[in-house]
Amino acid sequence: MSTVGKALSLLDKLSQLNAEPGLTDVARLCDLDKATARRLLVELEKHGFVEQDPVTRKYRIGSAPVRLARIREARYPFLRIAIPFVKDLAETSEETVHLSEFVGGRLSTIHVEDSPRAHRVIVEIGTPLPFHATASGLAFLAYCGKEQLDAALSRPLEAFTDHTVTEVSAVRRMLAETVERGFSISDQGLESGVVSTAAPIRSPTGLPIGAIAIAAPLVRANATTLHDFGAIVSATAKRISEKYYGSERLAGTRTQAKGTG
Amino acid sequence: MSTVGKALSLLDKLSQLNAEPGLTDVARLCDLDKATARRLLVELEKHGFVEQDPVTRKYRIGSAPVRLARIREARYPFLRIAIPFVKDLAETSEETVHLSEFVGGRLSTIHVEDSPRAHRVIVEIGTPLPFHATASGLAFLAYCGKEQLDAALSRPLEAFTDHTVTEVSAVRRMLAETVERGFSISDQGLESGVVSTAAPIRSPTGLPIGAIAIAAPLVRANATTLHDFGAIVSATAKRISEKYYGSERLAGTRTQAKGTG
DNA sequence: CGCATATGGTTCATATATTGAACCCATGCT
DNA sequence: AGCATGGGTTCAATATATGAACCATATGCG
Repeated sequence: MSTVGKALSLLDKLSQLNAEPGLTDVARLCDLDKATARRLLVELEKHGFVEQDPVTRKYRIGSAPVRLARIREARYPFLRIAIPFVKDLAETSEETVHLSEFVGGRLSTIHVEDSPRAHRVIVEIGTPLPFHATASGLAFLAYCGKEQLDAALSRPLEAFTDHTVTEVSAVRRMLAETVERGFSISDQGLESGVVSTAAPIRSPTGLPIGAIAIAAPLVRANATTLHDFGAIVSATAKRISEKYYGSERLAGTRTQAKGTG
Repeated sequence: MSTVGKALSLLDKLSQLNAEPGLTDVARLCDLDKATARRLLVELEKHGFVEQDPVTRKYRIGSAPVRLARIREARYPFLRIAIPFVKDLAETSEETVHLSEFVGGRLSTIHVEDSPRAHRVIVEIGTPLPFHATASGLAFLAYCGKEQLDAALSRPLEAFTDHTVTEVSAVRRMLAETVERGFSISDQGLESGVVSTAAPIRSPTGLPIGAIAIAAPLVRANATTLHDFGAIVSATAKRISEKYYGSERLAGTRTQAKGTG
């Protein structure tokens, strides 16, 4: 793998941790030599992509991505456009709603609106969503290109619960159903006691760029409500896509506007 | 320079452009061979850090930083904490207020709240702030370590306007004044007709991590208002710092909480 | 139309940056 | 003291990155 690939994977790994790792941890997790890990970390730190805690010497994500993200969002305001819809959906469904985006070959949660109820599903920002075991993943796969699909189904499908569907043929059947219905269903595929419905957010080319999902505790998810959820999640996904791609893009010919500080 | 350094610099360059560059542009801007630029771009794209427009073949910042930024902000919510203060300041001052962060050796604008007035200063997110020519930069330099200071003053100081102070000794005097006052002033250092005051946002170690600044049109900035602005910007900076560093940090020992999709 | 120019993209021998085993140095534990 | 663990460094060996030259396509122009 190229060196920058290693560096970016390191960053990715770092983002998936819920505790700050030390040098040795990083090296182990990324399967790198300590010296290599260090050089990458130092280089990433130089540019603000990682930060080393001066006292604990642990490493964490730096603030450079925040800067880049703001620029990206200023030009391609996916979150800004999508979040109001996610909020609406959370209010009307009274369940946890989350938004994911396909980035670097994986589907990751980028926003969550919690259910107002006490008994609710918790999703954390940054959570990677396995394709075969989540409604979001299925919604994505159902509409993505052959290449992505094969990549997702070629490696062994992990069983996260007793209900996880791990047979490729069964997953393919679920994808066909998803296309038919317009939304996907995951019955406790990732977490026991949690049922979700999701729909893909698609670009004008038809290819999905992410998904929006409603996750409800099993006890509140009978067939009727599930299909109601499916219908609104699918409608919402469509509206997000329309607004995002319909919105006038500032890109290209913008006039220079310098400020001062 | 290391390969990852080049890749990250490329990303940085990309973030500073206001139009999407093609392969040749990227190579030229980053002073790289076309082949090298391409390999870096491909690698960055693989990980979602850049995106290539499928029709124009131009390159732009991808969505990976958005994901990382969300994670970073969930743990170290600098923007979430600071933005309300910035808004307040913009309302009370009735001038444009902007927030910058020191990242990768540069001070960059990460948030802006516009003045409600018709005649106002425009600052764009992502704008890099030259240290010697902006109030934010001076505020930062006045409190940063010797190393950073020397780095900033060692290279030739560009004159952006007729008023830009480009003599190192004069800049040092301004820094001394800044420390004395508790806030910095830039009189048309970057843009003619614009005067700014700024104060550093400092970590508990005393070192600045960024700055907050008020930028006003010259006509509205007499000595009195300027000093009033300086006082409130300095007080605000202090409060942001207290809230940011005082706020309980979730980092370290968080319990795993998986969701579903 | 045909030529010239520009841009996106690729190849492969060469040069250079990356690698990792072994190392040092603290700190903390027994 | 002795040992273990973790952060960080060194330098010869080697894998990786580089760039001049290349191809292909597209756009402009007389």
